[in-house]
Amino acid sequence: MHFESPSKTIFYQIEKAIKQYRTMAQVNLNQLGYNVTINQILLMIQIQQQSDISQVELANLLFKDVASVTRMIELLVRENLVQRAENKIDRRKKDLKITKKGGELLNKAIPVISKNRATAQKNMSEDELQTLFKLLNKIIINTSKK
Amino acid sequence: MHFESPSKTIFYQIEKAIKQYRTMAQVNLNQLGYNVTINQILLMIQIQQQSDISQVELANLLFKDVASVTRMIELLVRENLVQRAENKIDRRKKDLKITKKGGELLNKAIPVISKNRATAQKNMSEDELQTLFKLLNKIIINTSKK
DNA sequence: ATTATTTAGTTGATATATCAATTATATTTA
DNA sequence: TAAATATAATTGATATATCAACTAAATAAT
Repeated sequence: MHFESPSKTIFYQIEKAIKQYRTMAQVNLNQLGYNVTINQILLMIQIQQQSDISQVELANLLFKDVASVTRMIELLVRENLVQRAENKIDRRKKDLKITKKGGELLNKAIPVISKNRATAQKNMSEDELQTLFKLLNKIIINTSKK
Repeated sequence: MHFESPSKTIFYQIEKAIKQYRTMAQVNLNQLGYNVTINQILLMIQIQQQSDISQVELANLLFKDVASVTRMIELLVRENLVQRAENKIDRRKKDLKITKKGGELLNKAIPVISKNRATAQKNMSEDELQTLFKLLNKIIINTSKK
């Protein structure tokens, strides 16, 4: 059976695209001078958008392990960007809340992320974006566990 | 300025596709019973294909930091899958070689990887693959540092 | 030829990824 | 209701990611 060198496959191309996007996004974020990662910002955005979200749901949304989420939140709490408290109704759960400082950071970071997206999508039509979305979806369907 | 929720963007879709592919690939690889990661296999494949490759080149190829490569190779050496020796001509460099045990592992792992790729690309035509490749390339170009 | 700069690789510190085990609580089942 | 099971989150162990500092050797500049 023929074996294509990894660097010539579509998966390599996907990795390269997302890797470069992440790097570019991080570089631009760093210019805010906040010492925060893109992933931390994305985590905070989810908390802000849905204040009653659980850490399990956060992990699924961000394609991370719950253990990673626990530790990421720990850091954000330590830096006073997120507040964590016990949920009164289900005491296994934690209530997460963006602090004032966290909110100010998000206000600055979100425009940067918007700009990053625009940069990465430059010269791509709506049609092309939709095609890309659909083709990636095929891979997602093909690789989803049944 | 309008801000799209992260999970609705093309970048989220890319992350999801590659993440699921990696997970599926790792699960299938694990069935060989070897306790080795996809990334380790990809690293070994590069070494096998180009025996005089440097660790810097490996890092670039695999989108990793040279420090990560150093430690990955350390592990592979510890498990007797890769051999590392000083390069006689340029003594800063290391000569990397797949061991007999490593070769046997690759012989088993490569068909698995081929199968993973086929699974992930199921129902995708050559045209579609090419389109996907080109669209991703736009992002790669847009996000490459000048 | 000596000095300065660049390059290849390693190491340290800290954060994140992954898996397994554990704790505490909630829910389901007998 | 008591016991069994499931769920949310944490913790431990180990590997990997990232950045900075460092060592050793090669190459370029003076």
